[in-house]
Amino acid sequence: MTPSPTAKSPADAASIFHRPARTRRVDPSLSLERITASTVALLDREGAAALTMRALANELGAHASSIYWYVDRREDLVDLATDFVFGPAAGRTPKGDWEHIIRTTATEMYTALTDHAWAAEFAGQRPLLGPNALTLVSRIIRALDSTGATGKDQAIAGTSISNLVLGAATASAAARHLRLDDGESALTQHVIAAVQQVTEPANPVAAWTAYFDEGLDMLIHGWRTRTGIFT
Amino acid sequence: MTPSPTAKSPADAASIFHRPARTRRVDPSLSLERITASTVALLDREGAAALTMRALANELGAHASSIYWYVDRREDLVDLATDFVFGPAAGRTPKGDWEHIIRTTATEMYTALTDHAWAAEFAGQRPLLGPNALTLVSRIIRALDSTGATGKDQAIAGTSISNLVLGAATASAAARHLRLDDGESALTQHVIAAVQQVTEPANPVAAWTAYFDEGLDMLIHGWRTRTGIFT
DNA sequence: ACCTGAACACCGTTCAAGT
DNA sequence: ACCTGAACACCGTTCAAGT
Repeated sequence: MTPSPTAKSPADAASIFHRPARTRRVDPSLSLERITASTVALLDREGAAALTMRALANELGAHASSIYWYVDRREDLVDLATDFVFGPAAGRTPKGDWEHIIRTTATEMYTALTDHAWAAEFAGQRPLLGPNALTLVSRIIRALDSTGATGKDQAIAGTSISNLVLGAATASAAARHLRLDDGESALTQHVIAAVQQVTEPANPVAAWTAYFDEGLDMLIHGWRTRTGIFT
Repeated sequence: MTPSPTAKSPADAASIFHRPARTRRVDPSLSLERITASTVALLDREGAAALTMRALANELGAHASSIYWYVDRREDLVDLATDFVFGPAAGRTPKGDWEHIIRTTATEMYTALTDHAWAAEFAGQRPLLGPNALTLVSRIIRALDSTGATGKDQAIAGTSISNLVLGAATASAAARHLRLDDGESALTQHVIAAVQQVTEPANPVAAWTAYFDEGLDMLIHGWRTRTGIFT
């Protein structure tokens, strides 16, 4: 295991986005792009637990060991697939005032993570550090910067918004995992009773989704109060 | 198959004094409590990936298959261990006004999840629905209820606070996973540069932790504005 | 350069059998 | 009731060998 010549610390090799790309040949049957697309397809179709090297190889019409010519480990596949789902949002460029840009971008991130629940499932194991994720995060930071807030206040808002997105998506993914979105199940009823939220809403998963916007709202309002920015 | 020294001949069964003792074990060597404690110890010591049935069995001085008499599957161990770390917080009863109760409880949940990073790692796969977790969540809901806010506003605040806790803990766990807390690594530097946060803070992981309180602050301020509650 | 096939050292889980 | 031991059907990853 020889570290790349540019690696300054052992941590550098831990992310595929920071390892040098391999040189390509003319007619390889596999490619990082094909592998990424198949990984996403497999995850979307069968969920996080179904991502095995052998299942992916089968999807690609290749042998499991062939995949290792393109990636170093299974985790790389997760990183590639996760960043892939942020692609469409990263490709768009929202116009408007800073608040609109923040709302739009945060919501797009949240939507990507809930449309592909496996991505939220992996979020505790793999940070969202792919190029598309970084594009979205820095878009939010730039919007915050345009308000004239201090660097510290920008950092506070940026991390809090990012944490809210991640937490909402994570909770939604976990709930789906237990089929908590089945409002009729005894487990769901038990949870509802336990938190004494019997009347409203009837379905906690629906609530988590519905209330993401409201949570973002509260966060932005609180930040305005804190910074005194009411543009 | 060597006969043990206590092996009985057929004649022994003729006398009650020589029949084997009652089958119910007075002192079973395993128990859910022991299994839970060992699971937590193993996870704390070696991390989420180290939790295998065989490793746990080794920790317990038993065979892996024995664990299945107490739990149905490996996921049950994760659920038990995760709820266990909420035990101390659930055992305490914070006194004070609603805001203090909410701050204390949310912070205790966040601390439990970051002190045991594996718990945050699993949060996307297993919802936090153990008795201790539900105790803490309903404590927050009750505090919100005491403000006289509508059921909907309570639900919004409750889910948003819970989402912030979960997201902050998840981001922290994922960052640790990539050793992003090594502020010197090129990966960390690259991320900092990418989000154009070069000056402050120097270390994003430290920031996530430090800014949890501030995020909670913003959320509560925003909720006050929304509901008009300024008690 | 790319890909295969076999092999290694693991997994979670089941189940007949023992006590 | 509780625990063992062996077995099954998998895993991720490595590596010599092929093209």
